[in-house]
Amino acid sequence: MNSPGYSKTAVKILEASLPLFAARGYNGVAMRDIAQTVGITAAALYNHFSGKETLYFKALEYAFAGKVNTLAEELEVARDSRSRLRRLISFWIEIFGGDVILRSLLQREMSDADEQRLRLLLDRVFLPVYEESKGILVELAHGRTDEHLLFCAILGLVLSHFQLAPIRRRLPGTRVEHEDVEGIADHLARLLFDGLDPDRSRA
Amino acid sequence: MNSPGYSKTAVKILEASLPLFAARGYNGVAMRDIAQTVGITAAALYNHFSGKETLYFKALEYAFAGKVNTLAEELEVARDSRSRLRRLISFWIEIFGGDVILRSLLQREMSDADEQRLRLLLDRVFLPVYEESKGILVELAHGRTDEHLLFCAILGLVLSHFQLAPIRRRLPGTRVEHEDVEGIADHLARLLFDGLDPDRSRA
DNA sequence: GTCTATAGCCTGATAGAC
DNA sequence: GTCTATCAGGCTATAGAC
Repeated sequence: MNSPGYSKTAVKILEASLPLFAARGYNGVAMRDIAQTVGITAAALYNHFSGKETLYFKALEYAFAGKVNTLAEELEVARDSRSRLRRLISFWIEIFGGDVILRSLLQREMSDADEQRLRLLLDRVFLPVYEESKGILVELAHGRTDEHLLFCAILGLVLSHFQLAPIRRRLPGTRVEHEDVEGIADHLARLLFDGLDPDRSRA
Repeated sequence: MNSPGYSKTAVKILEASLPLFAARGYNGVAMRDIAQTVGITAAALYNHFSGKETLYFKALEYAFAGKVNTLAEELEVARDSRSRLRRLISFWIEIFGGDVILRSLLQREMSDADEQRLRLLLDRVFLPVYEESKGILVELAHGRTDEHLLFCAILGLVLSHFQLAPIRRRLPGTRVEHEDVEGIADHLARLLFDGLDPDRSRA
């Protein structure tokens, strides 16, 4: 399912193209660049993919394949709603926090995706996770907000933490702990669950 | 201060280039495209800007100039910490929520900015706002988290709400209210201030 | 399946007339 | 300050030999 009938060279092409597209974007990468990374000429790429746009789409598909299989198991382990929230946050961090390439690709697609590529991201990642986490979201929303907005808020908090990194690291008060994914998961879970109201007792 | 000695044509060039750069990115826009929008030829652009990279930088500078002047007054009006949080969220929404161009430019810079352009964004926007809102952030953090992370979380929640819009609108449970900026500000303020803990009384 | 060669186009930038 | 004309280089993609 992951690589449906790709030849060895085709896989090498996909894997070579992904870091390039992630770092410099679609327009910033030439077919020559990809070919050079693989160790062939640009013309040879066309034996495996019909053109640049197809190659980009297949690379995106390849990158986002099979990233969502772990959520159900992760959520089963958690007992109370607080730790279920914490698991959901950890899940997003595992997908997008650790993988610079996946995160950059998503970020670029948020600006440039056409309908077809949006569908890909939705079907492969966001809709499955939405369905699997909906129960927890409803439980956490608890009638005060809706699960749709909460889903986006949680995802947004995780994504923006890494996305804002170039700015964050140049702001006063940076600490080494802010780069630790476990610490960030704790921070976000605490922030969302306990809130900021100072009239409440500290956890 | 806003346009330091730019000629009328130079301003027209800057203003014509911004929507293009925002929509298609640096590599996606040709000097000819900008010239055509202004109504001149590409060669004439070089009488006003020394090259494409300079034009892009000046356009960025022009777009982000004088966006941060309103914060101090806005925060003075608010009395309690809850409404100060709400004001801070509204401030970010005013800057980035209403202006697709500014938001797209920022989003692209988060992926592609070099050191010089990051400094521009920091000096013009993020450092001033950080300094002006630091007091409130410390008050809101209340010893449970640090103001640095809280600053990023609030900014990230606002940015990601708009940034994730193409995905959000294709997820189940979308409502028209989710496009209303006041409603979003309320939602985010409530989420951050009250938290998700179901054991607490509803506001 | 890979190569070399090249077509056909678009790109940023410059020269020089007006 | 704007124009026309043009250059030199990079781009995707194809043709055809091996």
